[in-house]
Amino acid sequence: MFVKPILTVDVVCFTLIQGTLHTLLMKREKEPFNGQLALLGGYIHTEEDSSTMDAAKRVARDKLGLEVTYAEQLETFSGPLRDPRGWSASVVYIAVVRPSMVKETADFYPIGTTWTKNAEYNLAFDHNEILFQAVSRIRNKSTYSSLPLFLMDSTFTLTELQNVYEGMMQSPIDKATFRRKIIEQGIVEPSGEILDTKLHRPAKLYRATDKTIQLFKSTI
Amino acid sequence: MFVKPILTVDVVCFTLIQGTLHTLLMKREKEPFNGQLALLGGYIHTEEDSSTMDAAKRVARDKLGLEVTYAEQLETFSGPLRDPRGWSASVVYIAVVRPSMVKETADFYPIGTTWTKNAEYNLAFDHNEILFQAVSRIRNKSTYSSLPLFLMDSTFTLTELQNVYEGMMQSPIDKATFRRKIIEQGIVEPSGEILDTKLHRPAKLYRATDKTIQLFKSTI
DNA sequence: TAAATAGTGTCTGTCAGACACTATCTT
DNA sequence: AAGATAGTGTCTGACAGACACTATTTA
Repeated sequence: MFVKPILTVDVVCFTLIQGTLHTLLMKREKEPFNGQLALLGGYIHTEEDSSTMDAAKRVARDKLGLEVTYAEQLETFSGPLRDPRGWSASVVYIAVVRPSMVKETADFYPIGTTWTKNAEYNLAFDHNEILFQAVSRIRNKSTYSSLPLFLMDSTFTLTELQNVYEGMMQSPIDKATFRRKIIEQGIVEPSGEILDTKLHRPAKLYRATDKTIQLFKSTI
Repeated sequence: MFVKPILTVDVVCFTLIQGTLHTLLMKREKEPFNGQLALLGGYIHTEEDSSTMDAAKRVARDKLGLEVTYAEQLETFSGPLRDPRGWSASVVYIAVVRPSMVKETADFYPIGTTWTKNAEYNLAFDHNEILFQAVSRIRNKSTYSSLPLFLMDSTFTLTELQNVYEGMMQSPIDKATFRRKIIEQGIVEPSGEILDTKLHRPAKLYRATDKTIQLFKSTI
């Protein structure tokens, strides 16, 4: 029989703060890389986790006290050198949490517009590379993917939704085009309510359709 | 400390036989699932593999005697039930081998046009699900992705290349559109040679460009 | 009416697919 | 010339982005 590699999960946890993409980083409190910033991570608990996705959500819940609203597998990173403790593999998940649920923003670090492979933060393990890939994936998602929906509260105006898309993609979107695409894709529907700011013309409120919620459920 | 999960790699190995997509399946010769068909798989060898990609290529080489020409990570499948031996995770790779290198076609099984989730072959473990995902991925790759190039010999005519694309995608492509797209994407270039069948107008031979070969190298 | 944001109608450049056309070879 | 495949020119419908327009509210 062979030496079993170490298997962990890491979570790249994104949210939007003041319209800017932020990611969660924790200062490590033990070796290796003690004191250095790192992604959220942990071991699989074989007695309680029914999948690596499950483990990732548990890790986020335990260390952060937050339910993630969406998670998807990014990729599995592996090799003999990435962890000094030995040959390891880490299944990495991209997760998003609603800005409105984040109470403590101290551990969220901004992802600049000019994000490059050259590490902005000097992260432990191979987490610079992982974060780079995660940001690329999230930015390159098709312009009108439903991912940004998981950053919204239960109802929202189309203008609010557009702002979130623009925050994620880091590029302005034409209002008319945005609305046409979002509506025709059927990922949102009017809730029937109206948001009246008493300042100008009130906006219709929308919510994610069942179709989109299914996508969410399937990631649980 | 926790019980370490089992970590394996599985390889979904595709090739084209008579214009039809085929995948490699092996009859298992030990428990669990003795005698049943399964994907190619194996354990990580921590002394010799420098990544799970490496392990996947080694597995293909050892069990098949074939160098794969391209491999990419599909996804990691995990859970307590998928392997009766215990909580396991498998990093799954999609690989392709050149048809011209396959001597023994007996272990390659056709992927029908009407491929659905309903298992055509009754595979061991969760390999039905894995194969389904792999076929979906390969079929849904953008129509003009460079993946089919890795099924070609070193030089080829554009008509041959188009046939391979059509075999993978299972749908006819317009000749003029195909040529324009392929050329403008810069993934192939004329080799300068000519293929003369002595039957009709000879065709120019092409080869993959450096750009594409880099993509291949980066997967090693 | 002015200010502000919500929401829409329409033009245009781009591009993939359709398809007919030309080109070059053998017999 | 006929037959066969290689390779190209051109039209068109769909559609994303640009942008100006209308709509609805408060003050």
